[in-house]
Amino acid sequence: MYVDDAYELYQQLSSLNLLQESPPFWWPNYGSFEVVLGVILTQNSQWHRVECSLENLRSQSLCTLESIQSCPIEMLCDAIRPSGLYNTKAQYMKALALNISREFGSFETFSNIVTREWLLQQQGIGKESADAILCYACRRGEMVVDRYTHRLLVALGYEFESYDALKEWCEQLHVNVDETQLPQVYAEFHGMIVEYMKQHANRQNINIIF
DNA sequence: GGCCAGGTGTAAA
DNA sequence: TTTACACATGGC
Repeated sequence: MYVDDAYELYQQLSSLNLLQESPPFWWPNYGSFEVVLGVILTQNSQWHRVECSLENLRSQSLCTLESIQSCPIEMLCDAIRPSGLYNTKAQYMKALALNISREFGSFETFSNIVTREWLLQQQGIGKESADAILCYACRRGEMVVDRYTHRLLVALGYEFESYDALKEWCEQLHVNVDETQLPQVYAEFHGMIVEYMKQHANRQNINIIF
């Protein structure tokens, strides 16, 4: 089996009802500052560990732009320990919160006007994290691609020479979608890919399901 | 015990 | 410009 383009893949995945159990737009608390923290926490980590860290942060009211900045670094490290790489991630989270405050004043303003370029200048924010923040925290029509996406497309017979090339392939589906729907479509497209790959992670020939 | 997870930064070649 | 390694935890 192969797919001709991103829209066909999107339709195939949609027919599998992969997001039945997921929150709207797939990412928990879509459109909030908490997503920014979750994006950093999920780097080279597993989501159920990220959920542990987020639960710690929530229980200590540390999911706001303000509280992260004033929170002692040791306390932050402690809260996010379950998801690993906690020293670097705690620094990244604090620095990013500080910069968002200084540059934009509020999360709302940040999410309305921040650019990919600005995010990429921040310590600890690479292309995938920048896109994830734009897509799931800022409600933008921006596709996120990750290891799962790459692995799936390779299994379907495609090759890409860079992150951006893979992202562009996925974003080709925009020609089939109303522009106002793109934030939701990209958010769910990436979500469906992750859910699909989680289900079939140990399957050698993942294309046999189609 | 080694490998990996919803990556990124840095230093060496 | 590419490659290798560190960052850290916990489940398999």
